[in-house]
Amino acid sequence: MDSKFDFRQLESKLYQKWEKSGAFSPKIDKKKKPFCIIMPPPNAYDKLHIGHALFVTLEDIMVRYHRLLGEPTLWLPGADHAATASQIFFEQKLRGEGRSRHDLGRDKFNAELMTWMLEQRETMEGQLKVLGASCDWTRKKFTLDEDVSRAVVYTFKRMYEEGLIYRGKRVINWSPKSQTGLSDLEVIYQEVEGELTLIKYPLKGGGEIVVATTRPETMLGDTAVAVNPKDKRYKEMVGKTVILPLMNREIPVVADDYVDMKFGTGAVKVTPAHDPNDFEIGQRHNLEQIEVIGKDARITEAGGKYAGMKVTEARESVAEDLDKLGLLVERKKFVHSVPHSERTKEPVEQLLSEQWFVKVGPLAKPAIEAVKRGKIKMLPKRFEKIYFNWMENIRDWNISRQLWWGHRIPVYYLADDKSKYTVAFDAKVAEQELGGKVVQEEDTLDTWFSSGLWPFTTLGWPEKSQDFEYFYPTTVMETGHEIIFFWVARMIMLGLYCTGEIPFELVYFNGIVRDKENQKISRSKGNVIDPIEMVDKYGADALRMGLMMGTAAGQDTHVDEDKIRAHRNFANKIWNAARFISMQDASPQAIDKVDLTKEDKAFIKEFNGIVKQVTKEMNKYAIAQAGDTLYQYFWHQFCDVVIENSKPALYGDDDRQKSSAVATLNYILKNSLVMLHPFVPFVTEAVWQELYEGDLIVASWPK
RNA sequence: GGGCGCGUAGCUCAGUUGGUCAGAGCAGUCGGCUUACAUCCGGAAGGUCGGGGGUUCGAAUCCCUCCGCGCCCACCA
Repeated sequence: MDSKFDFRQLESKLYQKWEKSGAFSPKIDKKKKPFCIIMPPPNAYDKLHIGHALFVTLEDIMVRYHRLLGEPTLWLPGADHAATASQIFFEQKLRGEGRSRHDLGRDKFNAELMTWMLEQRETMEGQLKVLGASCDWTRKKFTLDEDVSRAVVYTFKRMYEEGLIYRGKRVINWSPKSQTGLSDLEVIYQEVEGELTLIKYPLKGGGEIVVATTRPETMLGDTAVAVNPKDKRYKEMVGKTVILPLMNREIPVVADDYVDMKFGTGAVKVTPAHDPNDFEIGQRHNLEQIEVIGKDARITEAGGKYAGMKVTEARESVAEDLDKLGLLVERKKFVHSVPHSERTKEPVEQLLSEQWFVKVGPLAKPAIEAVKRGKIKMLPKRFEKIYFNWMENIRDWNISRQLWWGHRIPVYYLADDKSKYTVAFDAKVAEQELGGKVVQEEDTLDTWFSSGLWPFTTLGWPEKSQDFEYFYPTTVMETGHEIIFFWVARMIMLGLYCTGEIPFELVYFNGIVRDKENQKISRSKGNVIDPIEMVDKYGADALRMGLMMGTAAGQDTHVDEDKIRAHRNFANKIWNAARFISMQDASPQAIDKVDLTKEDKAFIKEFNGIVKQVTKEMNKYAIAQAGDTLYQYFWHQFCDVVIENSKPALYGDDDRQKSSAVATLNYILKNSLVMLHPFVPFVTEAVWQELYEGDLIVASWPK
């Protein structure tokens, strides 16, 4: 053995050996309870970043631990088609080549994107291997695989038939830049210094009513003014008619509880086509919906002389015109929060659109119950509160995306009469059902719809496959807390709905990886640490330890190169301890076959205590704690004390002492390697191959 | 507006149900190329555990309050 652990030479060889040996693929044994993690699929086209490296490390530790316990262990890897991000990215790529998706058309665009994405996926998968991920590549899945897509259609169809999916015209969030609707979760609110404009609306027959708005241009689409029914100031005006300035439209004054008497003037202009709350007021009072803002964020024909203006231009123009008419009471600075697209960062428009929705209420109830009754646990527990808070106030979920890339909504319309439609697996079936030529819905599904089915579509559901029967419900879902609503909540709802069972027993939330200065790692900040570069420099074991140490479920964590380097030293320490022990000529015997010295007995007793402690910590998913226990013990007790203490015996002539020492050192080393293996799989396996029989990856956890 | 979390050595953080809990890594300091490892070994230094109050025989650990940070959800014109 060399005096240094040569990770560059050994890591990739060991990985290949593991993969070839079949150690990653579990054998189904009905007598044993399996352990299963479905990997949160990284974007197929994305290079792995440091956050991926953290989750891979944590999951791999869990998986290797359970494999060593002898449980049939499945870690199923996957790749995500990441609808919105991919389409935006690929369109940009095309633009760079002087092309656009419209040149290609839908089918060709998707075909090219698919080819490119499958290529990229190999890079991503190669990086998972570099990190040591012991996942079962024979079972890998892609979110656009044919069987997965079929399961998506199957689910959509069933939900539609049971009234859980409906089509409706609602005010939705619209991203003008990417030309698609967004779910509420894809919208972030940003504080913006704007203006609050007070406008006089003249009453027919004399008088006036003053309304306040941050968006004067939407008045073009006003179809009412609303006041609170309890508001004495306006009691007389309810039921009267207002002349909408600039448009000269007669609109009613209605009374509605939604209006807050204490805010502004207590009177609200109502624009049912461009505000979700106004939409609901409109429903209650039967108001007309006039769409004055188009999908291009410009004023429509319905906006009269303002047609064609950008909303921002119209805002000024309307205010000016009102001022000329003497109807502008005041414009004052006003800080308010404005909805923006999370992805493109531009302000979103709220406008009326026909979309497909999931009726979430009936799905949420059992999903709340499952967590309340402890069938699904979350780590840390505080996320259960966050989950309840959201689930109890959940609103219907817009699942239509106006994108080409993704699962196309399986709805077919009769070409001659689009009011007739059906949900079907393909056009032929739909044609038979509707008795005529059909066209498919243009929209695709929100990525999170298919992602919500991931824990079981990956296992072959809805077919009654062996994997599904055996591994489902899965054991652990390990993911980031930032997607608890996007993903975790949806998997629980859809899992219970589709399979009648929980999708997983435990949700383990990892934290966000930050840099030394506690900043989020992001490309724009230029503080990215490339995990693959770190592996190159210090080895995968060092990166894994550096990332994992000091983390706790739900807690953000820090990385810096120093920390990684420190653990490269640890990997080397393991290597050298083993090297020292391998240099002793006596052939090791089992500890129960040797007359142990009193001291060695004490060392073994102490070590058995460590085994108990680490096992307990691992079972609690206190992973970093277990890692720390092992680190401290191995370095500062085993190396600094036990080994040092053995030297006089090893170099002396007393055979009894010598064999006692050799047996003790080997016993502790061997079992330490097993326990350390989930954390630092490469160096431990490399050592094992030097000293012992078989493969460490399938050894047995000490008792 | 509602909810959640954090504040422990210079830095990054561990401290599970209150009693070897005052710790680790890195940085730093002093001394060592000792035949497993200088990617190492040994020694010393370093914190009134954010402030204040309370419960207790005893609190970094439980309760209250204040200060300072951060996150999530909803969105009020």
